[in-house]
Amino acid sequence: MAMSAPRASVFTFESTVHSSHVLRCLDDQRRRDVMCDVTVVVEGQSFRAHRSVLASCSEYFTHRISSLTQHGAVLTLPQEVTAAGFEPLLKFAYTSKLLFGKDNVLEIRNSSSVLGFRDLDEACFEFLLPKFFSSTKGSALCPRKTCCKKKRQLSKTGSCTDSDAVLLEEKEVKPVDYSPSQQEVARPCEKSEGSKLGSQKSTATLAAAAEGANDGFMRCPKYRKFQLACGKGACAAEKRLTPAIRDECGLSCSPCSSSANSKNETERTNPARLRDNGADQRRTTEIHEKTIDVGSGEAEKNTNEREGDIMKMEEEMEQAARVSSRDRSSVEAVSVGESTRLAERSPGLILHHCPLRASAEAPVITRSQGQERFVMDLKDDNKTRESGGEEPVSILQRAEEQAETEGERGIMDRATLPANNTREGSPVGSDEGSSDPDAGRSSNTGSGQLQATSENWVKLHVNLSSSSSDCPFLQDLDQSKCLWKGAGLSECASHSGVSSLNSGEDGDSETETEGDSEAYTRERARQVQLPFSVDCIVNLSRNEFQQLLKQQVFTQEQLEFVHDMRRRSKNRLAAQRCRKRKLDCIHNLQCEINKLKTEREKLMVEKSHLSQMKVTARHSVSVLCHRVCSEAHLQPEQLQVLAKYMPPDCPLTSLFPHIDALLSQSGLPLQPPASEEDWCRSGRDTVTGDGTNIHHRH
DNA sequence: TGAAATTGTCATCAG
DNA sequence: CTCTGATGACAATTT
Repeated sequence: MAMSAPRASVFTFESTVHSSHVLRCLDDQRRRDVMCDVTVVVEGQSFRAHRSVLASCSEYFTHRISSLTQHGAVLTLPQEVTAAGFEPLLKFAYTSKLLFGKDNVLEIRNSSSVLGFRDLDEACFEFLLPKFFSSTKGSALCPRKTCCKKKRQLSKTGSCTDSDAVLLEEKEVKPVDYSPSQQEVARPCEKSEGSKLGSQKSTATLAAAAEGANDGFMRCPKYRKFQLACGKGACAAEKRLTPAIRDECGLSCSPCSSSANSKNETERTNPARLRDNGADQRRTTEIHEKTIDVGSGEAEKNTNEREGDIMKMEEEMEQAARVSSRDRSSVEAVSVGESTRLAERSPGLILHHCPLRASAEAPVITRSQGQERFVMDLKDDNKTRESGGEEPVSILQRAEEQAETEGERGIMDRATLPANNTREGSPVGSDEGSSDPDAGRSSNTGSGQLQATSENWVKLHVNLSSSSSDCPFLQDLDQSKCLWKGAGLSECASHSGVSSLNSGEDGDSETETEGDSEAYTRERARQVQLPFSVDCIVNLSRNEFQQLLKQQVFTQEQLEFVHDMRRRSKNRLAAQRCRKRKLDCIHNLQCEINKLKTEREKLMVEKSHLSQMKVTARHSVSVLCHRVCSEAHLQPEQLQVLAKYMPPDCPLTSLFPHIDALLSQSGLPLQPPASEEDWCRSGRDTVTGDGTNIHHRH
């Protein structure tokens, strides 16, 4: 076994935590006022920060700060920016997290628009605000959807009032003019959607403002596929959301609904995965409580509302438990502790639903230090895992775990992708678009991940199987009744884009955007109800896959589908790798070209320098020759020899214009000047000590 | 509206 | 012979 010749390889290590670590450090520095080099004054209130951070997040700061030179500069923000609006933005700049409540979201949004906070306007507010506020209108309302509406040029002044109407009007504050792009801040266009109810219903409810928005939405060239699919009866919202949303809309979010309905703020649900098919199911709701002034008038004003929200939240949680208990074998009743209530009462909640290890204890509510972080562990039974042990299960589990890992990574990746990556996500979710309630979807298990891929900021992962009626983010899902009945499809099917292939109709796909083969695949996928997900199939090794095939009884159709799907999935990944390699290769070649160009520049400079020296040297030689010729009274023979060693660019004739005549009188021919090469060689000879010629001349 | 970019799929080849 | 990965080519879609 001959070893191949050693090759120099270049490896790249990319840390996934580095950036967050850096950001955390910066935030820490900011809070300790370490290395802060700018003071931002808002409404008389001062905020210390780092210029680079601010400039990295905001167009406004980019332009303002670039003109600041002195250290410790003070920046006074325009009056449109309020302290209440700016502070969360500042924190967002340092943490990537925006905490807001219904009472201050518009202020924040205003400030964000004025300051040109990247990623927020379009990514967050346009997506979130309509949902956020529409939820207060009652869950019966068809949720509205936002869409890029750059074409709309609405008036942009003042701050929005806290009313839905205003929201719908989408008043926008034009960023201070420094960035043309920002002046075209995309604004949400309201797209009513409610599954099959379609736009009619919503438009009726939402009034003219929404209608205009609808137009904008439908005109939006982007995500046309989604829109088309919407027309087929699916909720457009999901269309726009990432696959993850659509993929798992079978669930709903309970707690988040209450948080949204109440003055609570954002919800963010971590990707939690609920396993079907006996896989263990874990649910956790983390509630980040924000310190609030409950005694404020605002708080009191909303007391009733919150109470209702809390009640609803509890109901929904219990419902979630019930749902999951239906799905799985047994689930303990979920009780919400008083501390949780406290947390829930707080406005500005951030709800995380994240997977937790299944716990045997009753729901646990923990409180972590510092951040008033409540964790409710909604325990699910873990029967299957405990009883698991059969080979097929282990294979599937392994595959699903892998799929989960990759799926989650993929989800996160997608979440950070720019809007143009909807396509990648599209396969995942998909289905909501379908008006066909039978469009097979797994997941009464209720694992849901709501994501706004197109808005790379918003990442909502919902994993509770409760009603989503009050969740501003999941209303659409709920209303579209995206209860995937994917006959026994395992949950991991809902974790990756690929999985959607066998989950029936893909949201995207229904838009007929895919080719016939894809339609065929979908059709097949619906027909072929596999007991496991596509991810499982794709992620299994060859042996495991074959083992699985042996252990399970498949129809011919299923077998064909499985093989076909595995082949295409793998090929798709291979194509992606291949393209990436190509790009890397191109990049490397470009680097190489740049390197060579630099090298060439260096050589050119050196050449120029040498040429200069050469000219100088020749000049010196010519001067010397001239002196010798004029003072030594050389004989014609000597002149002839000398001519031979004169440089080509300085022939002897240039020193002795009459040398021709002189030599011809002596009957001697004029030796032509040596070629440059010869001359150089002769020069070297001379230098090396061959001075005979010189002596001879003398 | 057309060009460019992106992505999935198929066919083919090599290991 | 089968499976898998790589890759060119093509088509559909998005930007």
